[in-house]
Amino acid sequence: MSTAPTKTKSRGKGRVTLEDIAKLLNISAITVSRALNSPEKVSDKVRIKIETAVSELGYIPNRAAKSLATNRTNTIAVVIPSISNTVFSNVIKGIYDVCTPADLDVLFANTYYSTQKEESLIAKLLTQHPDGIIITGLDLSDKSKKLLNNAAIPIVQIMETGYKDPIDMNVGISHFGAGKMMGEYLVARKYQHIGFIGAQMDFRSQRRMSGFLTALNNAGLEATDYILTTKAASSVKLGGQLIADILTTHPQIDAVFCNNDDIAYGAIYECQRRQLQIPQQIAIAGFNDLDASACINPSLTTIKTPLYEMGSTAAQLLVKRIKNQPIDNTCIDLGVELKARDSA
Amino acid sequence: MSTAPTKTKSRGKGRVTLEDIAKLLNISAITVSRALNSPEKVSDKVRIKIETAVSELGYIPNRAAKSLATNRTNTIAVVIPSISNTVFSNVIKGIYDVCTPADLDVLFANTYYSTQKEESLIAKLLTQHPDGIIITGLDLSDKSKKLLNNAAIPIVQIMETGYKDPIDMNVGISHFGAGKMMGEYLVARKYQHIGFIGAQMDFRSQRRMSGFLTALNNAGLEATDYILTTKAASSVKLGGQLIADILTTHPQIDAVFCNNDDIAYGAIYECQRRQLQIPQQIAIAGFNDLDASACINPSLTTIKTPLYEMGSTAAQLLVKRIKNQPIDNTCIDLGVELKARDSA
DNA sequence: ACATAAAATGTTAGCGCTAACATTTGGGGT
DNA sequence: ACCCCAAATGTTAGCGCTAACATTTTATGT
Repeated sequence: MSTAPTKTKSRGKGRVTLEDIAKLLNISAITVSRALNSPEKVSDKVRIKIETAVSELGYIPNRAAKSLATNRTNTIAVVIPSISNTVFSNVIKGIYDVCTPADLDVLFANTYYSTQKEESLIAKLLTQHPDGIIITGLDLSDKSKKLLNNAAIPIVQIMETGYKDPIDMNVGISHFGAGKMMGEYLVARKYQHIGFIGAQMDFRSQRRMSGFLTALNNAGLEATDYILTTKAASSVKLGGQLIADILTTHPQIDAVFCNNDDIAYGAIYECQRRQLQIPQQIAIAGFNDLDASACINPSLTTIKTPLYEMGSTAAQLLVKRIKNQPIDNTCIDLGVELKARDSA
Repeated sequence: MSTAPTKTKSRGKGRVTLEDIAKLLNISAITVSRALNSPEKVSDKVRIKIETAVSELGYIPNRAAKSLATNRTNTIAVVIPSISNTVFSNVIKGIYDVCTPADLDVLFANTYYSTQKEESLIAKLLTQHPDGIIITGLDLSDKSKKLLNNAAIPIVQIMETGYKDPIDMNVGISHFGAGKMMGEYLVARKYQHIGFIGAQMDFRSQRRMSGFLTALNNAGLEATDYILTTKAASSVKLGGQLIADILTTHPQIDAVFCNNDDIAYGAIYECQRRQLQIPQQIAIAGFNDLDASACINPSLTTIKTPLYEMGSTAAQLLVKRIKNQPIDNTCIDLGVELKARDSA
């Protein structure tokens, strides 16, 4: 009845194994393994025979078996709040671009901005015994920290730095500093009623706001009235709603710092609809300097964050540690840059 | 000298194993395994002892060993052109939201829109022996197809459908149909000189253009003069450049279909800078209906594509096949919707 | 031709887990 | 007290690969 090849092996889907190749060529499995993993240790004659057989039989190595035997997985885990956020797509690209040539697989997990999910996710990720882990933020629960410490693998915490000591390594920027920078810029521009709108108010957004308010306070401005934030997910649409709301309650506002560029785009569009001149009647500033920020009208004054570099630098640190190479600095602040454009 | 716990085992990082827990409690490893994987098979008394020990010792199961023993990985692989593209972030979210509750890990690979990379990536992914695979597009090289067929796992091809037969399952939309739909809409609106600009002209973009041109031809319009495309990566900035270029060479153009919303945003911004009234002097249309498209001024006429649904539906098909559940339709067209807004 | 090192290949065992079967234990029912 | 069956637990072996050591083959110098 069946046309499927009947194997004598009790379990297994009948995939081609090293053993199969070895038997076919009348050599031992370890020679086949060596031909594939360290070809210089095998004579050319045998190596070529093996390579031919491998390609003819369509042999595909089994990573699980390799991992079990070597106690290495060639995988790193990445824990981020949201994969569908443009900010993190850039970070991820940086991670990929470093890991791919280093032959490291990347496993992602989304926390959806939930500390609780973070714990279970970390536990689940560790199940894969990754060779290293990249995790967003410095605020980890004690349980998460314990899990990570027990894993005894290199860890890089990314996105922010300076706020508290990392578990292991750290690559990021100072969000407090970045917020303060923008606050000081708007103060220097003589705006009188400076507001703040923000969505997805995670720890880093809160610190940006905190730095921002510090700058206003230092300048003797009372800013606490002009704050409107939500924990809801950030979007362009929400930016429009937030600015609409804050302008309704506080029409005197003449400048707004948006906690990210998406919110700022929405704010700009809404102001346009209300025929408000930017920046003459109201100034708008953003955060991150996404691709579109230089193109929108008016071009957006924002803070450029090294998203791609945070990912690539973190991945480089991991690769070095995995390869036991020396690392001179395990705590890296990549800095930010204020892009003064037309909107503020 | 050393404070590290010296294990008798020759290899291994000294992680806690099932065996360790079993020895501690004077029971067998398989009972511990059962307590964790099918608790109903173990008496409450023993189960509770095990659970306590597991949590105290910080035991984390080893997936590699489990995979090797069960010949299942609980992992699916996803092959997409680019992870940093907003379009795919939405698709990915759909995949995640289905796979996470089904306890399936997701492994990503980027082809960067290169067929050649696709082949090596597929080979590398199969190394992990995923339980299923989601792959972008219907155009796969013979080598890729052979690899996938040999793997003997469920496969879902996503993003497009109808163009050619899938290897296994298929979830997507008709890009030709979507392009034609937009062409017919602009024709019905009596535009006379209708152009097309596009970046990242992959297979699907080409088919959108093809459908679009078919609609124009059917209406007796000559469109081939008003086409400007590039293989360069799509971006808002590039949208501005493309429309600038095509308006320089063909100032008579009165409507432009952009191959995606990013390009359309850039085109809108550039037209604003040139003081061109949209849609009075020039109409702009996009593709995908990203979040911002309803907010931008003027709001963008575009084609809404079921990005999230393509991801979630594909993942659902995979989950069903992995669990051997019946599937009624293995080839699903999710359809598109033309969002007529102010820009065209 | 022969000793000797180096290169190539092989043997054995075990990584941590679970499938399949084997055995023991614990409740009823009479 | 006895049997019977089901529930609970254990034993054995093997998934596919590679580390570590063992052995064979080949090249090199004299």
